[in-house]
Amino acid sequence: MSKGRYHHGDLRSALLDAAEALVRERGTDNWSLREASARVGVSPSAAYHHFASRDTLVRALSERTLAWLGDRLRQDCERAPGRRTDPQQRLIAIGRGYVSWTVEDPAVARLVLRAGATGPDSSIAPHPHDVLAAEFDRLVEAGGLPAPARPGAEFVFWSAVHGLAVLLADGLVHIDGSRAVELQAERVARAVLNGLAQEKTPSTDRPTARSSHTERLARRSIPEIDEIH
Amino acid sequence: MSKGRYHHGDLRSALLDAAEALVRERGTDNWSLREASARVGVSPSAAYHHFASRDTLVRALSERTLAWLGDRLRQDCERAPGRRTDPQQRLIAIGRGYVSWTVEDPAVARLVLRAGATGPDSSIAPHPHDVLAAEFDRLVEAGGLPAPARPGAEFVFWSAVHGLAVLLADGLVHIDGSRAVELQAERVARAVLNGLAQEKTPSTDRPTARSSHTERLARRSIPEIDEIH
DNA sequence: TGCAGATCTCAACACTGTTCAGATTGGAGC
DNA sequence: GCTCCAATCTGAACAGTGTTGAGATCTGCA
Repeated sequence: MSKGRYHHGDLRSALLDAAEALVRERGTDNWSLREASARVGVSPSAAYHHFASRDTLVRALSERTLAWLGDRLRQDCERAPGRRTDPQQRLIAIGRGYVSWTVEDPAVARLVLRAGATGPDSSIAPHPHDVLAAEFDRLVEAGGLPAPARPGAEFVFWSAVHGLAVLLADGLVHIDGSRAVELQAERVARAVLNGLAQEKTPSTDRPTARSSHTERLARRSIPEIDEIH
Repeated sequence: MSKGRYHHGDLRSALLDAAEALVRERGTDNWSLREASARVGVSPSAAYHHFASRDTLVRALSERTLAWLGDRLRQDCERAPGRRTDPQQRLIAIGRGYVSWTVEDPAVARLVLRAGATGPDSSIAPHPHDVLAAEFDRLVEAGGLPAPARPGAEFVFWSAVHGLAVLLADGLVHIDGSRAVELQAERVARAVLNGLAQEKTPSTDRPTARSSHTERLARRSIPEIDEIH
């Protein structure tokens, strides 16, 4: 911290911390760059040496949180019951963790999940989408999902879990008690996994979805610079 | 319209129209109350005789659009193939319609789906949630879903479809072409319906979800007034 | 020690949502 | 037809916002 100093030390992450706290206190949108700067004890314009705009700050916070979430989901996997033998249990644990996070920290979750496509220079690791995809590969290997159903299956699962998460975070749906939330997440996850397992659609009729994350990896060569100064 | 007049005629819905157009032109958040007022040819403060705040305007637009959506989904049902005999096709049509709407009109869809719980005095009809619930009742009647799986099944389906919708609207996932989007919506819908149909969970372990809409109906007696003037 | 270059401050810009006293109007009752 | 009231809209103002640019201050390297 070192108060009173002209140079702050690590203003960038201090601003991210302040913004994160403000989001929790005042709500997803009800805070200002100026407030965050003031809280850190710095002038508003100082922030612009670390972020090109308020929106850039939000995206940076979003990416930081997304990496944290990826890590958390991976841990949830490893703590799942029967995690060695039953890859379905691991996926259900991911679904439960994803949804639980949004009800534990709804304001931040809204911020993150609304931020849209992740920036081209973002190196989120581990990215939640990658964690999910890896678990689906594992599921196919273990025979829990027919190989023809594998392509794009992650997006079906993700849709279902993400949907419940944002319905709860946005207050469109309400469920009392964190245990009940977990049970609903499990119900959703199980329904989708069972439904995918008995899929009959010929894979030619199947559209290809791309997450903004994998898309970024695919065209890493294109340098979209938006550096500061 | 009647330009030049001091009294506008129907300023309220004119403001809603202007706001809706601005959302589409400039994006979900990138417009101001003042712009909408100016576009209608009225002073900024005039809007405050019809809406308590900018947020109230947004919610009103959201509710208007939600009612429109409910109507559209109902129509999608009636146009579904085999709509008389196969209630599953009707539900798939709802899912397709819901998702298609968000990719056709993403900025407005974001506004609506983020607006959160609908206000206490809102009379959205037909409400999308009611349309969905009715179709699930029909599905049980026709034997497409075991009765024990019925309670809360709508929320599982809604989660899945809503999830795909917002992933696309927020740009977290990308699918090329409207036909491919429809196919993905169908895949999600089918997976959930099939998964629900073979559910084995004892219904005692099932949490009860409540939409903000049904919740409002339940406690209609409590008058939360936020009138103007 | 001196001196870039990164880092931060200060003052200002245009714009925002919101309020409130007062001008303007349409319509109900005489 | 007229009067008068309530609904409607204007104009000016307030505090607060994101953002910019010129200049002060500090750090680390020569």
